[in-house]
Amino acid sequence: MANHSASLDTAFHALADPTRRAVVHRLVRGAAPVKELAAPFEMGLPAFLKHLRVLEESGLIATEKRGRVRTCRLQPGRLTETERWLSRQRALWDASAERLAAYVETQMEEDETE
Amino acid sequence: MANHSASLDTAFHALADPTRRAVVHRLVRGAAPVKELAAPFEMGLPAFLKHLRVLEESGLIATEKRGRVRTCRLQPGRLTETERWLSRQRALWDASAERLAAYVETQMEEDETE
DNA sequence: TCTATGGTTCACCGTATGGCAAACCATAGC
DNA sequence: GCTATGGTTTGCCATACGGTGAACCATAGA
Repeated sequence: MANHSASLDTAFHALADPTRRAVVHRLVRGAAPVKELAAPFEMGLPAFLKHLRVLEESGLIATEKRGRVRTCRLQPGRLTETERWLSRQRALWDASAERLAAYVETQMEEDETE
Repeated sequence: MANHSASLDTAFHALADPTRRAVVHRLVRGAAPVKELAAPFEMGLPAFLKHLRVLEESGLIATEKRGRVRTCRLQPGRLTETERWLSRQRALWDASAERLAAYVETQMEEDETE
């Protein structure tokens, strides 16, 4: 399992901030320019641009500048990559829990035959 | 959508570190004492304990001390909570992509009738 | 060409993070 | 009781993070 993965590092880090999660949540509905994305937040543009940079460097979003407006769009690959790591852990957990349940059952049967 | 969620903040933050992800990955196979968890890593115990603290405060793991050994076990709830946020985003993305596809198709039909 | 708009850069600040070494505490086992 | 073991606390350090204000750049539109 690739626990030591730079892309997971940056993706999880990017998602650890409510502002950035909100941006992702907005972008799943489609691309948007920086100003529109920044509108709902109290902070200044420089701070907001830093968040966008973090998202872009994590590969969660891609941006393109046409004229003077920069358009941001979601890059769903990274989202599914992190989702897959999580679901894999849960799958392992479930398998392990099943093993545990099976073991407990075995023990109970042995108790019966005592 | 709860983008502004302290538990998502701390969970994602906790998972943004390869050491902590490795600990989670180990704990899906079952509970383990601190020393065993720390063994694979180069860092000293104090540093490692900080990681455990982050994991515990995020709710991803729970720990209990019996005698002089502290046992750590996974708390799968938080894992599924973060997984659910991600899958929700992807679901919205898919829906939006489908809408886009439907729209494109509509446009093509309109082109045909021109 | 002038102006407003949308972004960008820069310098700075306080706090959080991730690591260390060293000293310390508490219990298991002889 | 002594010692080894497993864990904890404390103080320190360098770097990263999230924000600010001010100055700046480049293009769209009158």
